[in-house]
Order: sequence, then structure tokens, then C-alpha cells
Amino acid sequence: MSQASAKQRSQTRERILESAELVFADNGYHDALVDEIGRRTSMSKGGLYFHFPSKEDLFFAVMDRLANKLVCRAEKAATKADSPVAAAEAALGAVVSALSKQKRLARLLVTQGYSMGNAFEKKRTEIFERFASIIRSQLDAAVEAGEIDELDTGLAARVWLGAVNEIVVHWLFSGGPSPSETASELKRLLVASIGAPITGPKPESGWKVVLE
Amino acid sequence: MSQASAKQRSQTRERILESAELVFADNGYHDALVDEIGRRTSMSKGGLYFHFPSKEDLFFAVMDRLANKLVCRAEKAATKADSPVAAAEAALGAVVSALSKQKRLARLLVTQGYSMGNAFEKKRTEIFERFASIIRSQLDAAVEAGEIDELDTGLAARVWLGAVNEIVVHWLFSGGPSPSETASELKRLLVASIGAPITGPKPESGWKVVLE
DNA sequence: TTCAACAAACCGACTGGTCGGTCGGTTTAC
DNA sequence: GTAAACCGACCGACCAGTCGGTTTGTTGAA
Repeated sequence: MSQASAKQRSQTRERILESAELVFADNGYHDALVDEIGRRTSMSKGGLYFHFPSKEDLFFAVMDRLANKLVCRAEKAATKADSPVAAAEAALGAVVSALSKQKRLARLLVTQGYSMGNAFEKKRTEIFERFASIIRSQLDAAVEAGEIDELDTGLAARVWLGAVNEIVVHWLFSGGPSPSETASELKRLLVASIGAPITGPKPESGWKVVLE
Repeated sequence: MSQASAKQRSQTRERILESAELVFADNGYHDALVDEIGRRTSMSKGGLYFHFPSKEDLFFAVMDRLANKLVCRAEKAATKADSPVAAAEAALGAVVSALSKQKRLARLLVTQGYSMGNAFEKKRTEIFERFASIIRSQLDAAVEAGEIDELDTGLAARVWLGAVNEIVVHWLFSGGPSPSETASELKRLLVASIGAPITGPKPESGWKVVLE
């Protein structure tokens, strides 16, 4: 029993999480009905409550699951790059590309949580901090390597994330261009913000910027 | 009657808006109780509903009022600057400073609306677009004046706003530094993002940046 | 192989508390 | 006298969470 049912159990949880993701993304936390999640899972409300103690816990589980997936992608992308700045850029690009492909996921991560009320803030913070630390550690490495001048890398990381966040929101709610469409221009702006050379062919040592 | 009571009427509306602002900011849209707003206005629920047709309308009125105030500040700050980039920077600085001084206002503008559900997004978009267009028009002027290279000024404006948004959220929910504390460093990053010279004492013609 | 025993998984009608909004009535101001 | 402004008890829709009951699957003794 223990082996077989443990697998079954987690499969069921997964099924629930998938439905919940859809419903939360479409309606936001507050307007998402537990009954609706049940309907989409072909499971009664009682069944759901057997697997998750509350709507809130279910929501958090959904968010964690998504965040893990995205963080994984970002980290994988970062390791493939051949310089710290390129790694930070790649991590950002991975997130942007993932969000562009899934509006629903984007909605969920970027806004739908707030409708939970103040309890959500901790989770949102936690997730954003995970992304921020990926970027920040790459920027730290870039400073260490002399690729860029010293700067408040934590702040810079938040600037990058905030920028992406806003671009995504604008895409979702104003029919702006999809994040992936503006990704290269966006990267140019953000890379410039930390005073790094634009990643064209390859950053060369001893480069200069002269204005006027 | 018409003169005197019209004044009285708008005074009452103002009183309600002030209380509503507090309650919405503290609790978010959904958890804000109309009864509580009434209590703080020393007015019954029926009285409130004489002045505003619904909780939703009241909320929108609160948001509009705040946005107007902030937009005014930003525009005023912009006109005092002596170059387009400086104007954009000043507008941003004005917003940052206003938000830093009033956590409540910051919360309201930045997150508390989402709990209203999808109806909020339109209003949020509208308000952010107002700010974005102030920044963008200054950046356009900067391009026009040859102060900076051509770029997607709309995108840049959203990057700026997104950055501020994230810094504010981080301040509110993670006890990060207040936006005004990091304002100068933030400005440095954002000004760099558009490839403009750092505004130190004053931008000099013929200046240089040399790395390595 | 069969079946009793038991527990895990699931069902869905129901409850209890919550609020936005209403409405008949009262007060206030002109 | 009358209309605007205000009152506050009440209504009714809503929905997370509960709980007694049913089904399903596993186990191990006969």
C-alpha cells in the first residue's frame, strides 16, 4: 500500500495543483472558487480538502510549484553563459521567455496573488527574492571579475525584476507587446543600467564609452 | 441652496474619500469594510451610499484622487528641471519621495487594489500609463535634443516605473531601505539605462567614461 | 481463493458567518 | 413645505470549510 498509494497520492495532488493553477490564474485568489477547482479536477470539495487543509495552503502550493519551475529554468540558463553579466542576462531572458509563453502563469505570478490580501505578501516576497538572488549573485560575480564597476547589486537586481514585472503587466492588461518581443531592447537597457558593455559579439577588455 | 450645498456636498465627499483612503490602504479593497469607512467618517452606511453608488466607485474615486495629486507633483517637479533627462529624473524623484513619506499611499497605489479582482487592472493601467507618459515625453524630448541616443522611450519609461514599483514593494513588505534612501543610487542606474551621463554637479560637455 | 476488517480516499448537502447594498423612515436646511 | 442628506436594521447572496456517510483498495487470516 505505502509505495503504490504514495505515488497515487502525489499524482492526485498534482492533478489538483494543475486545476488550481488555472482557476487561480483566471480569477485571482479571492474570486477563485474551491468548488470550481473541484469541478475541473473532477473531484468533490471534500476530496480536495482531504489533500489540502485550506484554500490558502492550496494557493501557496501552486505558487511554490511555479516558482520552483521558473527558478530552475533561470538557473539552468545562467550556467550556460560564459560571463557573469551574460549569465544574469540569460537568467532574466529565461524568465521573460517562460512568462511570454504562458500568459496564465504570468498573471498568477505577477498579480493574482495580491487578491489574497496581506497574507500573500510574504510569499510574493519570498519568490521574488529567489529570483533577485540569482541575478544579484551573478552581478556580484561580475563586479568581482572586474566586468563592471562596483554598485549596489541587490538594488540593481530589484530594478531588473521590477522592469520585467512592469513589462509583463503592461503586456497582460494593455495589450502591449509580448515581453519576448521587447526582450532584446529590454536587456540592452538593463545591461546599460549596470554600466556594462552591450553584449554584442563579446565584451572586450579595455573598452571605452565616450559621449559628446 | 445650490451654491452652499454644492460646497458642503463636496466637502462631505472629501471627508469620505479621506477615510476610505485609510481603510483601503490598511486592508486592501476586499478586506476593507464599508461599515468601517462609515465609522471613520462618522456617517452611516446609508449616508455613504447617498454619495457613492458602490464600494467599487468609491475605491476608484480614491485612486483617482491620489493619482491626480501624484501626477501633479511629478509634473511640477519636471518643469523645474533644466534638461529633459533631468526633468524625467525629477519627476521620478518626486514620486519616490512622495511614496516614501506615506507608506499608506504607497501600499494603496502599488498593491492594495489587486484584491478587487480583474476590474482593478484597468484603473491600475490607466494610472501607471499617466506616469509613464510623463517620463516618456521627457525622454522623447531628450532624444530630440540629442541628449541621449534614440531608444524605445515607452519601454524605458516602463522600466523606470517598474523599478520604482519593485523598490517600493520591497520596502513595504521586506523592510528594505526606504525608496528615498536608495533614490540617488536608483537614479544612477536608471539614467545609465538610457545611456545618459550621470547627473553629478552638472553634466559637462565633452565628458568621458573610461572603464578598465 | 475468499472474505472480513480496516483505512484511505472521496462525496456533496449543509452550516455559519460575512458584508455589500437596500429602503422606509427621520432629521436638517432652505 | 419640501427635498436633500442621513440613519441603521435588515436582506439575501455568497462560499470556505465541515461532517456523516459511501466507495475503493489493501491486507492477512481462514
